[in-house]
Amino acid sequence: MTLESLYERIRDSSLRLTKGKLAVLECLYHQHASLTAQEIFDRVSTQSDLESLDLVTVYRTLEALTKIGVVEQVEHSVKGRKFQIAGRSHSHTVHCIVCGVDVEMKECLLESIEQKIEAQTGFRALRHTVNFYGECALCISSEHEA
Amino acid sequence: MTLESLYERIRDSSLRLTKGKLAVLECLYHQHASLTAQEIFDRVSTQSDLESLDLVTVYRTLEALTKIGVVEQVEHSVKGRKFQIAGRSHSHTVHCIVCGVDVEMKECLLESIEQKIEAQTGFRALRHTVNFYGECALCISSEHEA
DNA sequence: AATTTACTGCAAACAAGTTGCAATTGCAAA
DNA sequence: TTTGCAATTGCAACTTGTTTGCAGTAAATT
Repeated sequence: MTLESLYERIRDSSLRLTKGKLAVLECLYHQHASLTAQEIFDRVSTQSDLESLDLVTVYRTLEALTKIGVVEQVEHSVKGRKFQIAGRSHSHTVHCIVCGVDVEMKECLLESIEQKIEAQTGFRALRHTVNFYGECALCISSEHEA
Repeated sequence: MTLESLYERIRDSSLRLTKGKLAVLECLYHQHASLTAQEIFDRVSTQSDLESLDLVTVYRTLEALTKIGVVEQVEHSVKGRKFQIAGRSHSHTVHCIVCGVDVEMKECLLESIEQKIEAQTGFRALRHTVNFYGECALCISSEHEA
């Protein structure tokens, strides 16, 4: 999926391809993990040539892009609502409740489960957000030291 | 797991078995689904003989009970943070983004996945919160009508 | 270039959850 | 059973994340 193809989809909608949208979209595109609105705001504010972009505008942009399916939202159990480019193959992270690290898994492990759910419930177009958390290997070993 | 055994665990901790804790605990115990702090507050306010209990107290009670492992928290992608008695066998719900219904699955489908994650990452004591959402059978069929 | 309509920043409102503090109350030891 | 202390409570104020109203600005379409 190219950045250009995303611009295309915006032009095809009733939305306008403004500097703000370009900055947010580019930020998300080059970031492979998901980001909070605040994180996007921070990155755009410092790294972009754009002089300034209100946090409110970031929220409204993300909402608009979500509505046309270019962006999707996931809930992180600790960091709250996060945003990412929609439809990219995704994996999941495991969060350490001791040190706070997020460890990425190689692949999404839930697709087979979604198929089960569709079969059992008649739901369609299933999506999911998952949070795994526990104690990471490092924290476990340093517990033994102490 | 009896309500009495939960009282026991509170007495064994440094916590006190106050009217507030009793009301919150009883509310969660008899409710098999998870509840938001506000929902617990509402139920306790109307259904309990307790004259009043501040919402802040509900939050603090839930925090304390979570700390000793009697209560656990899950994130609902739409309804936010929810609380439930910890350690009960749990299942998951699927949320319809059209009509808002939550359909309960018969069992938790993620235990095998947690084992995979532990093997791959060295994490221990894994827990998870999951949100599945899509369009329920009813909403799909009414779309065809319209 | 003119027109239309989306977009923007700003200030203010809002909701969920947290904190400080003084008053209260379990509960355990005397 | 009374006493003392730490846990608990209610209240008000605060923080953080997010939304809304509004008036001015700027894309896209003609």
